[in-house]
This record gives sequence, C-alpha cells and structure tokens, in this order.
Amino acid sequence: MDTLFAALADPTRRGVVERLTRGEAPIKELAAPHDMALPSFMKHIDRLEDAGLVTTRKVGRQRIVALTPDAFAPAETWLERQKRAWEERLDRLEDLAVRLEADSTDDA
Amino acid sequence: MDTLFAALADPTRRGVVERLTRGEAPIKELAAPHDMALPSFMKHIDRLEDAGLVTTRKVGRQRIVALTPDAFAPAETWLERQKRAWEERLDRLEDLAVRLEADSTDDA
DNA sequence: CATTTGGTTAGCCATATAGCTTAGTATATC
DNA sequence: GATATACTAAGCTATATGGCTAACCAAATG
Repeated sequence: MDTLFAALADPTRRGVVERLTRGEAPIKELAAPHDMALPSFMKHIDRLEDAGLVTTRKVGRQRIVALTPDAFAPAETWLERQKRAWEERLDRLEDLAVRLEADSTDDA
Repeated sequence: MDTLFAALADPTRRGVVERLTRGEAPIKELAAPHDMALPSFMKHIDRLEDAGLVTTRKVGRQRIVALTPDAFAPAETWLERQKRAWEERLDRLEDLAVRLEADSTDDA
C-alpha cells in the first residue's frame, strides 16, 4: 500500500500510467516525453513495478512495459472504504440533528 | 496531487485518516496509538494538512484535527479516469478479437 | 565484423523524509 | 502563583528519493 501510493505521488510516474492505459510500450518510447536521462527514467519504471502497477518483459533488446490488470484496486478500495465510513458518520450526525430538532419542537 | 498521494503513502498517516472518519480529535488523542514522539507525529499532521486531507483549529491549548470534506475526491477521480481508459481499451480489443474471429469463420 | 540502438550497472550528488531530543510557550488546573 | 498539560520550535541524524554521468552489454543493422 505504501509503495502503491508512493508510486502515484510523482507526475512522471502518473504520466507513464496514463500513457499505458492506451497500451503497452517499450521503455524508450515511454521515456520520450519526459525530459530526463534514461537511467533516471528507468528508476521510475522500477518503482512502478515494485508497486505492482506495471509488469515488464524483455523482447529482443527492448523491455516492454504494461499496466497490471486491477492495478489500482487496492488504492481504490481503501479510498472507497474511508469515504463510506466518513459519509455514514455524517448521515448519523444529520439523523441525530433531525431527531433533536423534532424533540425541541415537541416541547413547544 | 503529488502531496495528496504522498500523504497517503505512509501507514501512520493512513491510520490517522481512518481514525478521523469516526470524528475529529485533538492531536494528543490521535497520537496515542502511534508509538512515536509528539514532534515526530506532528510532522505527519502537517503533511496531511498540506495535502488538504485535513484541517486544524486551535481550541484552548489543543489543536483539533478534522477530515476535509471531499478530501479524497482528486485521488479518486484520477484513479477512476485511468481505470475507465484502461477498461475501454480492453473492450475495444475484445471487440476487435470477436470481429476477427467472425471473419475467419465466415471464410470457412 | 563494425556500428547503432536500447537497456543496464555503478556510483555520485542534493534534497526530502521520518525519526529523535531538548527547550520553549501558552492554557488549564491546583 | 506554581505546576501540569498540550503543543511548538529548533536542530540533529540516518535513510530514501530523484536526478546526473560514465561505462558496459546485448541485440539489431549495415
């Protein structure tokens, strides 16, 4: 989870992910839009792979990078759970407020 | 976006967020379950605040921390967009495969 | 077989991160 | 007014991160 969110906390890496939703590609092609030396770029790919967001395979002298199926699932699940917990609490608070309001008008 | 994902890339901070979905709390109380010196813990709160995940206000000598409404929205939106792009591409590929298959059986 | 091309390895540098301690400051509480 | 409480500020350390260059390896290509 740490590595997943950390992998997404960098614009270069998010850019690579966005590119990969349109299909796999070799490293050279992925690197092209990012003004940086190849070894530096490679580290980002490594980090994406460590996070499980991406898989790579060697074809000839090229390394092809592809998005992992359900790559985002753990992150989405966690976020969804938090949002739900938060909204349920707001609902309970609202419910409580409504009931208190009803009580006060009963008194009148 | 960078700071948002980075803020979530740490178990202490995710723990704080999870706790806050059940309601706001002062720093001391939030810090209690995390075995670490207060100043160290404070830095995590600062990082959550910088990411816009959390707001704080001073009440007497306490600092109350609360989850920001729609705190996760940007992260969720980005993830959702990627997932959608990815799935649309898979659909197109499947569609293409089905059509190719149909063509080949037509030939037979 | 010489030369590109696409990665890869190794190692360096600057900054950021996550932790610490020690020493304040401001608000309660006795 | 003295003391305790809840931060807050300053400054230190170790490791991680994001970038670089230089040199190397292996698979094309001429």
